[in-house]
Amino acid sequence: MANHRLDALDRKILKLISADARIPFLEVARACNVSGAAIHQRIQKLTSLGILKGSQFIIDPEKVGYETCAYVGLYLKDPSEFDAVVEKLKAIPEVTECHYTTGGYDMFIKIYSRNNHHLLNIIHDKLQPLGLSRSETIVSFNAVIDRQLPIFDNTDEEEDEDDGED
Amino acid sequence: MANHRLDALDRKILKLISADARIPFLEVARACNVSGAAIHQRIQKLTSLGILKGSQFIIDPEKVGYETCAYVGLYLKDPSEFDAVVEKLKAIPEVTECHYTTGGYDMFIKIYSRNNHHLLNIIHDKLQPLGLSRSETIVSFNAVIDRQLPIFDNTDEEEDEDDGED
DNA sequence: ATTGAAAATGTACGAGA
DNA sequence: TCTCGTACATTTTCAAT
Repeated sequence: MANHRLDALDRKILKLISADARIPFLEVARACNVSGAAIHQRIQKLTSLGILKGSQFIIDPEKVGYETCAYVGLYLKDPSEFDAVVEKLKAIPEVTECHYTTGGYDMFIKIYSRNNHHLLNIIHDKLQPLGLSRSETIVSFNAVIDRQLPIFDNTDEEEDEDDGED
Repeated sequence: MANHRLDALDRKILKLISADARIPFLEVARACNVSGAAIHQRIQKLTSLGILKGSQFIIDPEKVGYETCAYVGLYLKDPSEFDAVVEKLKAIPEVTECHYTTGGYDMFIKIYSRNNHHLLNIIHDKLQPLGLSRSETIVSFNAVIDRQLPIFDNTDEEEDEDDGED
């Protein structure tokens, strides 16, 4: 249910356009030895299947004034308030991710802030009022890897690498 | 040093193209009431300044067979091996982020895996051999927010909101 | 930043395997 | 059903202003 059959052409297309959304489809076509129309239709198909969810230019957060990146694990006073808290988190633009987790935290979020001071303000002024019993902050001093999940040559059929074995 | 002055046009362009990398520049131009060439030049400028770092199509990880997302905090046996470990992490495609942190962990990484079982394999077979003394895994059951940092109307000049104050 | 024009691309349509 | 080839509208890109 989660994954669809992707053939070699699909994967090659995904690999190319996931690395550069502005690449001309005709260039993709030449790299794949098919016509431009074929690429066009494949991309439409991949989009309608929900595999492709749009595109975006990547903006360097530091260059637009966001020098601090942090992950914050949240413990809710009332975990049943989860959905309401998520809605409030959506209204905080600095929160770019929110994960529902178990084990460690009730929820786990990613925050970009201008600096450490700004981060503290966000936590105190915007996060705490949501009904936190506690929070743990992990500040990233440097993102040494930040990339997209690569497209492999086998996406759902074989698991004959050591990765998927028992 | 980290941020450059962005005027209203820059920010409007960034806002539009960060939401859709395939948007025609002429459409951006019409939305901004300037010529297409102006957009073209601005985007070149933003790219050469390093503010724009390319573009990408967004692929739904679940739809290509990656149903588990986890964050793992790593403790290195020998923290001075940091750089070498990062290089080895780069060779693990499932690792999409790596942060240098202090306080909690030596480093903090994001992993996509096919399922929980695959995640354990990655941790045991690929991460442990890097020289970990310990690791803590946070599994995300659901990413309820996942978005890009928005472009605000003031990126570096004013801090007159409550966010950046003392 | 604008204009204008040439080159390249995006997209639709019909045909064929 | 999928791909291709063509045709036309649009966009990209670059000059000079």
